[in-house]
Amino acid sequence: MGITKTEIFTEQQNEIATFAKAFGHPARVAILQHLFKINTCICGDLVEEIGLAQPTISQHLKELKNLGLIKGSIEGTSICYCIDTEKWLQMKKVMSQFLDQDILNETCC
Amino acid sequence: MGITKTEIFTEQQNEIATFAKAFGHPARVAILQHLFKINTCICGDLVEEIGLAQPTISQHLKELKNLGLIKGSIEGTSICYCIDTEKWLQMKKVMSQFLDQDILNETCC
DNA sequence: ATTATTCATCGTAATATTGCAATGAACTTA
DNA sequence: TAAGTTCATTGCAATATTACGATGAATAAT
Repeated sequence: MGITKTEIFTEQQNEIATFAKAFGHPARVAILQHLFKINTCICGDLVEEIGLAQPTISQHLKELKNLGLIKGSIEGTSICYCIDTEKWLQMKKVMSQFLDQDILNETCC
Repeated sequence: MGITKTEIFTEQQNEIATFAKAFGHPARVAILQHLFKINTCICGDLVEEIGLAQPTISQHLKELKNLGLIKGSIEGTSICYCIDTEKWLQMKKVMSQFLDQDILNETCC
């Protein structure tokens, strides 16, 4: 039904999925990569840099901001976005727990 | 339009997004975690273990299989799934490149 | 052969996501 | 004040995703 049954999963599983979903669109990957590269914040160049319409970029930024991965501060008429370092590290910890699971070599297939 | 403009992104960005999308649903996270835990394959216990209908689990398995993260081999009347170790390591490398970006402390906000 | 088991596939309904044009809010500059 | 800049929000159309009942295919057991 297009709706995810979050209530049947653990908090950890839902958290992993939520972070992963944020990275599940190349535009958001590109935004984050650009924020890392330019580092000292940026503003509307993302629209030019990425090539999607301004409302679309704004929407992706909103999702990342809601998750807490980026912060934005008003800078006159423009807005200055940057990675939220603390949250990023917290996210990495959560994702690592999932990605770094031990692989035993007794696979069957 | 519900459709992602993959053509305007780099191959790497699309690859990251594709892997991340696979982890963007708690059911698929749970499936992978269970496959790691049980290790030597499993079959239909996933349905019982997770609590979604059999066609739903089957659909999630298909997505993971299409991505190559899991393999399945017929075992009589049941099917034996397991992590594709090589692909999993390859995925980890791709995701690490993205997640382990250097954080400079000259953030603006 | 018939029945049971296990899993995939099909079809469908409900909801979510992606994308953009139009518009609005807030500030800057002329 | 008026016009320009920058970004958010609204509203909408198109497509994607999630979930499941019904059904089908393949093998196993009786």
